[in-house]
Amino acid sequence: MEPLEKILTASAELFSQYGFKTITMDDIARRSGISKKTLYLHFANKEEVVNESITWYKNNTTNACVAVLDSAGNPVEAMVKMLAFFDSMFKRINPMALFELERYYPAAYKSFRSMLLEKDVALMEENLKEGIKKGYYREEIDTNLLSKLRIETSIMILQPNRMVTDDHTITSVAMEIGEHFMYGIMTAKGIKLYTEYKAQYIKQTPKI
DNA sequence: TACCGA
DNA sequence: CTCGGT
Repeated sequence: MEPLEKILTASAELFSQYGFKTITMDDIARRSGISKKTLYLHFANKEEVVNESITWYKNNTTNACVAVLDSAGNPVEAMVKMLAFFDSMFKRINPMALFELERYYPAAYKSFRSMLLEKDVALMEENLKEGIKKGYYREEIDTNLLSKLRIETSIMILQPNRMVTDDHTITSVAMEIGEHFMYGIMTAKGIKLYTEYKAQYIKQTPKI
């Protein structure tokens, strides 16, 4: 494994688990199995490690998303799989990490949030159109508007808001909103499929 | 690994 | 003392 790759995997793992402030350059060097000298050969400072680590994480996530979408046999299955995918992703991220990223590395935080924006609206609209064509979603829905709504709400819950509280985590709020969205667009035929896939892909955690 | 400076 | 940086 190349040193750069080692650094990025190690730092993304450490940052997501322990946050950005508590992890030191010594920690990253040690976990990467390289010297600090080599570390500074690839990065000028810690901020650069944070930024590159976020970019690397973003690319990995996008690739994983595309793989998930490709593996779905129909639009409803794709939607349920994506919900399960983001649920497991956010469960692996320490909430403090997002907080520290926003406070100490605002540029990287904005870049992380924009990950959800770029082509995801387009992918979402594609899913909605396909779902209407196959009779799973109501044909009256405005696909252009609702694809944007779906992405905007995903971003909303990452910012301070009235929904994510002590007894409602990001993942539980994301799940509830995702379900609310689905029931707003599906036909009876779609709901039948949705219920089957949900039981299959999403582990139910007890509600608080 | 040792060390400096904030 | 800790931690980014040399």
